[in-house]
Amino acid sequence: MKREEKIPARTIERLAIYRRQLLELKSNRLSHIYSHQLAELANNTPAQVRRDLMIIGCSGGNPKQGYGIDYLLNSINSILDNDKAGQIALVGVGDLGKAILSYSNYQRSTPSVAAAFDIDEEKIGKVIASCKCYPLSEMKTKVKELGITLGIITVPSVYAQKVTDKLVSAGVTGILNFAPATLRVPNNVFVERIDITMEIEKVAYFANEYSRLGK
Amino acid sequence: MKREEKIPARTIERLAIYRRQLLELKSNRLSHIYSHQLAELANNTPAQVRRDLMIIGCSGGNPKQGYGIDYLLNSINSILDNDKAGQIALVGVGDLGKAILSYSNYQRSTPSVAAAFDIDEEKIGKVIASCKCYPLSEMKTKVKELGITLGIITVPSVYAQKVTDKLVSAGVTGILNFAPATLRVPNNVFVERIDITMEIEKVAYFANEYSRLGK
DNA sequence: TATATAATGTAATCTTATTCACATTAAAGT
DNA sequence: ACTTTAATGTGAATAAGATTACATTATATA
Repeated sequence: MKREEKIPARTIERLAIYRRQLLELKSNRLSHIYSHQLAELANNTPAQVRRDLMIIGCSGGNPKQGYGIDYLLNSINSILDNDKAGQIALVGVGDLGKAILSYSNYQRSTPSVAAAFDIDEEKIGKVIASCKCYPLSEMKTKVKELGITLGIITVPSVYAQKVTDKLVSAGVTGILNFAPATLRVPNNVFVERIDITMEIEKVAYFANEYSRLGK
Repeated sequence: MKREEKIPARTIERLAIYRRQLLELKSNRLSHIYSHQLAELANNTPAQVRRDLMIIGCSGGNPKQGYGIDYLLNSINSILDNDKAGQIALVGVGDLGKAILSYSNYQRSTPSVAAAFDIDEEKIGKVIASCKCYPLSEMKTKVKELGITLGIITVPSVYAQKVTDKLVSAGVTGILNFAPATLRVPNNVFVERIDITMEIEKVAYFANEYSRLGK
């Protein structure tokens, strides 16, 4: 693939969303789409869609039919699905962990969760959404064995750093962290944090703001 | 409260994070903190912390002791905890719903989830994390009765719009949506979307990018 | 009381992200 | 073949967000 110019984070996020929408359209046998339609589906503007496509070097649209859906999918895949993307390890098989297992492994999505880990004896050996649960002690070997490069942390905050260290020393280079904790990692490791409590507080704030000032 | 200048979204997010850290510090009997320490805890920079505090009109710091923790907490509370913040309705008591119930209702947090809703007969009447589950048909009455103004959607995407419409017509003005779907709402309603699949794809992309280019 | 020190508070700058605006263009209709 | 039409593709303008840089300042120490 072309050596791109460094794609903005926001664009990457939107590409993932466009892709899902496009796959759905494709399964409905549609072949073309306009920027304003995709914008509608992704809840943004036509100009934003066109700019994102421009950024990834996608200029196969035409004024009378829009963009070919297959063409867009190929372009987006070539950006998002990097060659040697590894599998995912999920640590912490509580309610949240189970939710992620059962809905990341049923959606069409590379990468997928290849192994789950927990300390609870009860859970070890169980299979949830076709993903087996191992004890933490086996992390290093399983990560190697299954070609895992990413981790999802769904353990209570107190354990989050310990789990992070284990993942990193096993060779993981990307982490999605659901624990409300700031993780220390070497700076070749990418961490994304999802803080649900914070999101709730944010919604509370802006819901109020909207009704005060009418958006 | 002071009529603020309109606070940037990113600042609101960080305030929620600062607050959690500060509460923890307070519970450890600390009384003061420097911007660089808070930055460390929140994984950002001292300048960012000071700017955020400036934005909310917080200038009670002093060069020799930093900021009083109680003072910061009061200031942040006065921004985030708006007077008449309502309670939350959670719709969809699957794994994800249960996860949110049990960890949003054990953390100290206004607002909290006051009612859960589901279509599954099995679940109706059950109490999860001290929150009772009702049928969708009772949404309107419960929302009024319990002073609910916010909704969390954890149903499969196909039902997300239907649930949204019900919430909105019951009077909800802020929604946190976990379904990978774009919701249509009147424009006095604030919607925040958390798209876990997208986040995974993002981590995959940037983990790769980091190891290619060393951050 | 004066001095040294290390943080604060903020204006100015730089960077990233979004929107505007319009010349260009591909097909459908005349 | 020509005209019309409604999107595309993109430079330029604007807005939003983060960082820099430094004058100011509260206390500890001499």
